[in-house]
Amino acid sequence: MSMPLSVDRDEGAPAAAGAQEYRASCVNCRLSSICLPLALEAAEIDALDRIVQRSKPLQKGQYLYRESEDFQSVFAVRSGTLKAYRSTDDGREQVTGFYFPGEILGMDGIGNNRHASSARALETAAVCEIPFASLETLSAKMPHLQRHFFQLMSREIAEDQQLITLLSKSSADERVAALLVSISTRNARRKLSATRFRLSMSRVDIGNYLGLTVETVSRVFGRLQKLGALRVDNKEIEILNGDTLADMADAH
Amino acid sequence: MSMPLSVDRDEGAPAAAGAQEYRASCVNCRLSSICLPLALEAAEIDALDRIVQRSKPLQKGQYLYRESEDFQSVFAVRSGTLKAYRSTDDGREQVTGFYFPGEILGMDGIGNNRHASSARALETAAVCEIPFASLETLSAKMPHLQRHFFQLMSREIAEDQQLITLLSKSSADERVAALLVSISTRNARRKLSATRFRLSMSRVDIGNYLGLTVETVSRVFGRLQKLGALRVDNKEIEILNGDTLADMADAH
DNA sequence: CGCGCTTATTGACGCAGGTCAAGGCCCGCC
DNA sequence: GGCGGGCCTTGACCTGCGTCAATAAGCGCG
Repeated sequence: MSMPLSVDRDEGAPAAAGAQEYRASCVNCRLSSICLPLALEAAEIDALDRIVQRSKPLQKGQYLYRESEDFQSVFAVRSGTLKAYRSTDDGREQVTGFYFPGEILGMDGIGNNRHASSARALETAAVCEIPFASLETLSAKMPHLQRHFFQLMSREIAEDQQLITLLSKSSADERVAALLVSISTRNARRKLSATRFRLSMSRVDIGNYLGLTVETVSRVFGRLQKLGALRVDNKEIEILNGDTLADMADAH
Repeated sequence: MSMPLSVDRDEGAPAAAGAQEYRASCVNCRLSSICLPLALEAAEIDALDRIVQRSKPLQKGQYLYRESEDFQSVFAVRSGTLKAYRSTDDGREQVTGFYFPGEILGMDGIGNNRHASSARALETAAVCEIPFASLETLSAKMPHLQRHFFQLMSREIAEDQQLITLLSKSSADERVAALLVSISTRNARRKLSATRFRLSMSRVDIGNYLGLTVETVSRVFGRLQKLGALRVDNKEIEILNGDTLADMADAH
């Protein structure tokens, strides 16, 4: 019997949203300050708004796009969480990222006009679809937007490099600590609690992302808890000692 | 006593280049078909040419840029090889990529206006410097260029994801095989031999890139040789059975 | 040509994390 | 509320690769 430590709710929707909430616009989206509109002026946001398509939410497990499908759009998360992953030739999967509200996914498909990974919802999730052709046209006209999109892609590269370093050089404990710190930081950015949250992904997904087995992830959670850095109750996480965790995360 | 299996030479320079060869232009660069000018029209290449800066070659070990320095430009390799790497807080390094002629590096610095990695020459190497501010301005005017640069960044993301998968899911043998296949493919793109080449990077760099120790890399080379897939003579590599190698590389 | 340094190979050994197996918990569904 | 299936945890064992160490091979330099 466990009290939830935190409650998940939709983000990015106007407070008074009803059944048609997904028709909302960037202008009154709570996430505009951390999402694509960041650094745009009112008139520019308007133009962006006109190309963004909102559709009804994805159910848990539903695909947003699949590897090697034609690439048409990138997507911004409005609520919920998604995972992106690629399948290796022998049928195994590698989770390449988790995406939270305000974050953009699908950019790996631009290079070859087909998606380099698949994306599916880890829980009910709403996304904004941004047709890439329109984004390109708009970018050519709006330097801020072009710049911002270059930056987003560049950051994705830098983040992937961090994951590469993690996978290549860190112990199981360090990897898990790093993921928790990352989630915590991203929560803070969205003005949510940095110390208490619910993991939307399974242990399998975590292990897959971090290059570990489920069993190891489970054991690490146990260890971190014994150290007093963490309180784990199934998917509910409470960070008790952020410093310890941060130290582990980037020792190496 | 070893006969070199292949000879390294400058690429990307006009055939009759002299001491001032680095003043050459994109127009008569041998690499234009695989480098930034790809997909540009003559007039556009001209415009690009005007913002590209060529300087004297880097010596082996010399830095092109350093992590956390101000970001100003991206770079195209004209000849030689470079490695990019980031240092972790505890002083260890992670090689994030090797860059061959015609390839672009430095894009990970765009996101935060400072380089996210360091880059240094593995041998004498010449690069073209492309000031990013100018590239942005030009991109807004030339849709082909904007598109191409988006694609280049996207491919860098996709390649990083491949490395992530490799590090997370593959054995030492598979990792080394994958690197050799990658180098072979990139050689072919540049119309060099896909089966015989000289590794410009040390075993340490290879191991670092692949998340392995030098000793393991050395042993893998031994194993692959015993399998008859490879002939290794120090840095000279001859691929004897590309299929075996390719199978290993993407089994998993 | 020989000296010293860096780089590569090879062997013996240990350990972090994978594998296999068993059991408990959570949650949706009838 | 009870049943079934997925998810999570825990334990015992095994193995691929890291670590340590010794030697050899390449290479710049005087």
